[in-house]
Amino acid sequence: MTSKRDKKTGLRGRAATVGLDKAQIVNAAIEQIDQRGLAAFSMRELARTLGVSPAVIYWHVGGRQEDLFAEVSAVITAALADEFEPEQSWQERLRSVFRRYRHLVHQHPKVAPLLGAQMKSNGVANLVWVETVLAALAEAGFAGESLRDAFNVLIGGLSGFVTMELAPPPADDSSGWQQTFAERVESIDAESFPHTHAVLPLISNRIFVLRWQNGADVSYDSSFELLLDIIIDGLTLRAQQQGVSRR
Amino acid sequence: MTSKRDKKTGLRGRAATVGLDKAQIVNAAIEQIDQRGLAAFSMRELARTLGVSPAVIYWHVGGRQEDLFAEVSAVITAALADEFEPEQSWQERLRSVFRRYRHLVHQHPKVAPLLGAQMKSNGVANLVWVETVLAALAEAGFAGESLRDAFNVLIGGLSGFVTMELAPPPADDSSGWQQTFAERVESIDAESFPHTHAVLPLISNRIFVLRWQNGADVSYDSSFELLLDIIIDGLTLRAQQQGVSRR
DNA sequence: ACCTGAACACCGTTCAAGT
DNA sequence: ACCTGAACACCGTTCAAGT
Repeated sequence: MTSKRDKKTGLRGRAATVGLDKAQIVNAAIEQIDQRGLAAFSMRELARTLGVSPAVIYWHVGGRQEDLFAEVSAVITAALADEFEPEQSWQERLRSVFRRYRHLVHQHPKVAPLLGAQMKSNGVANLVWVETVLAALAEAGFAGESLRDAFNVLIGGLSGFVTMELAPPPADDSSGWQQTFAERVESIDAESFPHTHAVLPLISNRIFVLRWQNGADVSYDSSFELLLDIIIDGLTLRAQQQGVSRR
Repeated sequence: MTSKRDKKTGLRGRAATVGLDKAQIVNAAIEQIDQRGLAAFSMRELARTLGVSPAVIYWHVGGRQEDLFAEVSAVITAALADEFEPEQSWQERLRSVFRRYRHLVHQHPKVAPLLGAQMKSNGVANLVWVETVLAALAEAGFAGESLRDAFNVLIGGLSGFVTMELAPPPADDSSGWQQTFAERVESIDAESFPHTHAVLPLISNRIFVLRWQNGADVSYDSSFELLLDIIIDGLTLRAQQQGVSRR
């Protein structure tokens, strides 16, 4: 039965009945990370769910796990290349593109560490994205070293925020870290840490260091919007100063 | 010979001659990460360099690798608890504490992903740090939800920046990714990406997405300082507005 | 209390061989 | 061209047993 020829490909045997390609592998990998998290991801497990020998992943995708992760990042950030309405000001275009970035990562929160904490993934070089940001900044009047700094402020500050926001909790919390930590936060000493204690009900599990759930469970929308406002306003101010100080 | 009693501890046998404790294990782990990187870190390798059975690490440090990583993070960020000169304004105190944070992480750049992309590590809860930031923001006039957002803007934006800055390059770059990527950046098409191409010499390897080395090799000092300026200025402005709009 | 040794259930990656 | 199966050299974690 495996010796019959496949009508589409003309191949014989197992090779014909599998017909896997890179896109399917990458999509299956995303699904697996979405479900079990990055720490639990495994090449062998992926091969198992695809019903295939582990070696085929290496054949299709390249020699290392990092290659697969780079593909995963590329697929998830691909929509950053979508068009913008051209009548928007440079400020509005920047706002849109970084809101869009955050939205995309939020659809796959467990992939966030790949984008934020691995160079081969965050440098997967969505050139359209880079061009969009650089064009907006050039229009604002940035050039030379100040353009470089402005770009890094945007990516470092805003993508960095999203990375922190979605930092994953312990993989298998059988030891009850979340519960233990929650209790520890609730019982912070009023005399040693008066300001912290005073605002405990408002900040508990809702600020970055004293929390046991991440941005997938607790909203950081208003904090992100504030950072976005502050950065865009700050760049607007400095773009003007810069325009004045040059010739 | 192993049956002689140890004079200090009174223990007999191997137990007496080893005398390991948690601090030594954590320090050895930091050293190992500093040298080989986080991706190459291994509990068994750590046990090997300590000349000890793998099980002793679990005995001293807790049941999981994440527990050890949390200890590593705690040791590295411990100096955030150092005192400040009290005559500084809230702005200067915030500047100092985040410059200090960045400085500490830069001394162990390969540990950065632990602080930025793992909740159990970044939430190791240096309470003195949190208190310092909250006290400064309270003095500025922030309260309630705006206090929460201001705190998250600072940690998310600035610690997030440091995480992105120090995102590690591929572990074992035997396939020459760095070289390949560098060439790809150099040959970016002028017609498709005019703004990017125009500033290539200034941005190549020096902005976040189009780079093949991280902040341990290439300085992002001026970009970080700009972000710090923008955030502090933005918070100063909003603290005033907030003071006006309430009662 | 502190440590060893062995065991269990996995990994990532490579490679010859098959169709 | 695409896939299998087996092999190599590792892992993290647990547990009974030793001193």
